[in-house]
Amino acid sequence: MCNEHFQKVAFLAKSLSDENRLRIILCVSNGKKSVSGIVEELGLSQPLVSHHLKELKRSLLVNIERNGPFIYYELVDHRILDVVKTLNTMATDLLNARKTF
Amino acid sequence: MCNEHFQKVAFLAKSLSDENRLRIILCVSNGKKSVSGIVEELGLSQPLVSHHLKELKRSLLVNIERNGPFIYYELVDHRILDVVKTLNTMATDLLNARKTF
DNA sequence: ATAACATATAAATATTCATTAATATATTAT
DNA sequence: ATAATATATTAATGAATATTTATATGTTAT
Repeated sequence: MCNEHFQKVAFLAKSLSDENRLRIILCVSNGKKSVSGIVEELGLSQPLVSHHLKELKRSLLVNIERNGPFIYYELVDHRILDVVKTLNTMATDLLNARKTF
Repeated sequence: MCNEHFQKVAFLAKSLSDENRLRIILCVSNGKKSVSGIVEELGLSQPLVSHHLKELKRSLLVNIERNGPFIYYELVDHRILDVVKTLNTMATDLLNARKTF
């Protein structure tokens, strides 16, 4: 793995390093969601959701589609869900192992 | 996935969100490495490596073992390498897809 | 054109984080 | 005990980031 790879992986990992962004990723993984839909579903402020969606767009993880006044976001690459799942089980295992010893 | 899960995943992902930390993770994935060994192998400053190792210890990703004046670090859970690999291929694919269209 | 609504952006703030330089702690050998 | 080496910690600094408040932009209907 060369420098370029490390940079790209770190950048993509940064997308997963915030709780609210994770929630948004999961939220847009079940088909297109409008911004207001995400706002309502997650109970976050609209500018905050917009900000995180911009970050996810920067990392190329979401697709954007306009329909009238609504803008729909959708998860592009569902492999990110496998990553989240693996990290989740890993975190649980690591914490359990620590408590055991 | 409940709140607790999001928090844990975000925390673990944060460990992967820095280039130098990724380099250190890869470095300690091939058996125990002393701090000075890592410093030499990666060309990073000693305090910087110590700091990142502390973070990796916080996230329970590394084991510590003392042997005389040396302290050895080793990757605990190699599933993290699968995650890095997936993120790497994903990043490459996403960038390629963007250039294509 | 105006009103109403959806989304984005800007400014401001607080917090986190990576890095460096300097110093402290701990271990080994003399 | 002292010197030398390995590692950790502290303080300082600058950059990045999450969040909020306020405002702007863009779209639709009247």
